[in-house]
Amino acid sequence: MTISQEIANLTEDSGQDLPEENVQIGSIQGTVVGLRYYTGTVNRGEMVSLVREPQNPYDRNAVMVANVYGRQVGHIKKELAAPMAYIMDNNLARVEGVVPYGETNKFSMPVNLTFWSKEENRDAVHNQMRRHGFKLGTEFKGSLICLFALKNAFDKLFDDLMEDKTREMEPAEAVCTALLPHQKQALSWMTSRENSNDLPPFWEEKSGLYFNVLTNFAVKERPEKVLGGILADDMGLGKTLTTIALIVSNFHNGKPLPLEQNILSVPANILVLSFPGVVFLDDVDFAAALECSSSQVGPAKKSAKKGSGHFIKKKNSNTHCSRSYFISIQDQFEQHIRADVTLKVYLYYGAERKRSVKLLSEQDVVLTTYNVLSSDFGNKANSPLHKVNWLRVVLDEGHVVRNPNALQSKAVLELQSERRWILSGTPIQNSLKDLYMLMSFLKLKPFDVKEWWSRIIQRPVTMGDRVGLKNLQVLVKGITLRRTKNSKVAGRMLVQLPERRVFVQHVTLSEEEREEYEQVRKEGRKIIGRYFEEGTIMTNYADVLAILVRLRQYCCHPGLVAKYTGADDPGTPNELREHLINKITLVLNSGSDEECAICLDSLRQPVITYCAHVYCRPCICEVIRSEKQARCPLCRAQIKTRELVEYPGEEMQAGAATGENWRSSSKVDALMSNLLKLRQEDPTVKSLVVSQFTRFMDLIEVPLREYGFSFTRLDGTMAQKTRAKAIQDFQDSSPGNPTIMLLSLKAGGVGINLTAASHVFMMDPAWNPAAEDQCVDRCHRLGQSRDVVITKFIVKDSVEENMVKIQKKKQELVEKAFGVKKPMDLKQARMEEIRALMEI
DNA sequence: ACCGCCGGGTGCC
DNA sequence: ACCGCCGGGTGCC
Repeated sequence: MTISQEIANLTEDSGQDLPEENVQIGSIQGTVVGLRYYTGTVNRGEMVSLVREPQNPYDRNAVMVANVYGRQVGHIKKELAAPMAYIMDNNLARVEGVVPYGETNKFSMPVNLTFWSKEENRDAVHNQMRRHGFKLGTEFKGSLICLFALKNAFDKLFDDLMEDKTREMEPAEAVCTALLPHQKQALSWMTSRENSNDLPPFWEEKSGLYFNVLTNFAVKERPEKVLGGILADDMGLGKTLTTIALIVSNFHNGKPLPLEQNILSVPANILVLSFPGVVFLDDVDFAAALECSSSQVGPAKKSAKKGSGHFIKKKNSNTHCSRSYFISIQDQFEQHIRADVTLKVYLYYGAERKRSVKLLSEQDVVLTTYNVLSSDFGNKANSPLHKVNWLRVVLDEGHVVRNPNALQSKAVLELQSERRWILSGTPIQNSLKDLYMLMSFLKLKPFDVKEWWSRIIQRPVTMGDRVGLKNLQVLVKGITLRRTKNSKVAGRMLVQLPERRVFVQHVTLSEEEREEYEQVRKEGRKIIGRYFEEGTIMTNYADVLAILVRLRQYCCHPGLVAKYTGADDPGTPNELREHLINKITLVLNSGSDEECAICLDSLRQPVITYCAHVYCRPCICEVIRSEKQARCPLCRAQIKTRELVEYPGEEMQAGAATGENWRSSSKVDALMSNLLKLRQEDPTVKSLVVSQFTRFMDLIEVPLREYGFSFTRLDGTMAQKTRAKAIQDFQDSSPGNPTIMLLSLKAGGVGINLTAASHVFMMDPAWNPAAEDQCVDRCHRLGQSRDVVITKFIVKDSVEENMVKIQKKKQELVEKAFGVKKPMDLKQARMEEIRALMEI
């Protein structure tokens, strides 16, 4: 995701009041009057909210002032309220207040008002104020950080929130599955979140008062505890098991579920909300998540259920997916809880569900879906789930409720519960707004109210305010536990995966290949050397890339190399267009995973400029819009929006010679001898053969067929269905199924599971080492039972060796983190890379 | 509110 | 005095 998209997502909102997309257009000091008539108080520096009160019988312009807890403090003095009412009613601006001093005054107090709006409303707001004799000031402060650092920090927000959360807790005896260390840690943390008496984040006790350090709000009464939080572990770390362990280990009054049969005098029930839309059986990741890392899913569902027995037996065609989900959750309870323990589990689902508050209250665990909940909630009077005071509500796959305006979100927010949990593998999918919904659910005051969330967290963060970011970090840290498969516990991996060994196999070109290669290299060096001399390396970047691609292709197979279409001089506009399309196609198909020099992320909607540089369309359009005389960020040539040429899409390329005149290459030979040897040693071993060049994959198919290998293929051009079929075939270990998959480096999302493979052959080095790692992760992941062997073919004395050196350098750079790159630095880095590659 | 403002009482020095 | 001034009553919107 690009930064611009990230920011767009951060600021996007569905509602009318969009403080995040607004800028501060002015400020003024006003007066709050009528303090003595209201109970609401404020502290020095406390934020207040301003609420229009059009029905006020004394003044239809009335603007009420309320503190963070929503208690009325007073009114804005009427002279000022008059223009403010107009501005607020017409949505010309949002007005926010902070009381700078005078907080103990009896009758009135000052309030600093800031006006936030879209730039286009600036004049209207200023004029309206001026008409009433007020002049808005326009001096603002703020310590901002740059977008790169913001994005970086944002990306890291949920990284490894496990420090200080390494204390382990043994589950109750009722749990019969052994918990892994990281699951015991989660259990300990969750239990302490439920039982602790700590103040919620940002609250401090000061001389008998409770003080919110962000809003400066203080109360005598201890703020309500926030019991629960967000368990945001990666898929597959056993969130479900941990939650079941929590349910029985911290059952009631901080005591575990007793072993002996008993009737609980106090209903200690739990509502687990599930995500019904998941196509459970088809979603491998989800299945893996449910599997829990320590044990397998029982193959058959036991039909005799303990407890209430109110299970829906009727098959409902439309509910298959939810049912399989429930069955698996139910299985989990059965599987992880000792058979001699009685736990009443009720499935509140289906048309025949019993809408009895009494029945529900008597259960230990009630399972339902977001749909059922919101459909009950829609018929206001008849929502039994909303009439129960739950001990605990758990939102499974909690990130699915993130639009606070959706009915199901409202239904979730209205649930009464003592403790609240959100389970999610992706806590912030795209934006901070998602997090607002979660805060709302957790009742983490004052962030459960949109205004305070926006003012204190969302807007400051999106505007790059350091303090806002810090607050967000503290907030998330306080209530979230997240580990990834790569997290370490006391220096050991969280999840012990089989080993992963990397071998580099050096390939020596045949004399003939070497000769061809050297000739191309000499030519290339000459051209690039000239560009360096002329200082035009960047204006001819696409040509340079073309030369490099040709060299890399020679390393793989001479048949890959397309006819040279390099630096010919284009004449007519049509020829120029065609020329540019050739270039962008080349850049994108080069497998170099080109970054957009503006957002520094992978190219989205790639376009090429007349000066032959490729950017994301949104990024470069933004640049053109924001500058009068727009220039290319890489070469400073003048650019125009209408001169951007789009990438025409995957084009059928001239097929490589796969027919009669097929010939092998040193690299292909090396691969084949490996594959044959493997097959001889163990015919069940499966391999991934990875390349960045789909045409190389075409070429490799020939000897695979020749030697009678059964193989399948996965590349970016394949339709979703074909891909799924390819994966399924490959993963199936029955005889006759493919043992080799030809895989294009960037094919598919991260979710693809290819654990059937235990060998990976990287046919050509990638620019981006992370891409290689991700590719390997598709088989080296949960479910892999064998050690994974990775073989990287590198042609000796070639551009490939130089690429590996650059890879290493890049890796070091990444590890230093926060390597804030600017387009110009990037350019410099690119030039150095080219020098290194061509040995100039 | 130890203010401002209102409106009634009042009226040389 | 159709004023000024005094001092009591009063007080958000």
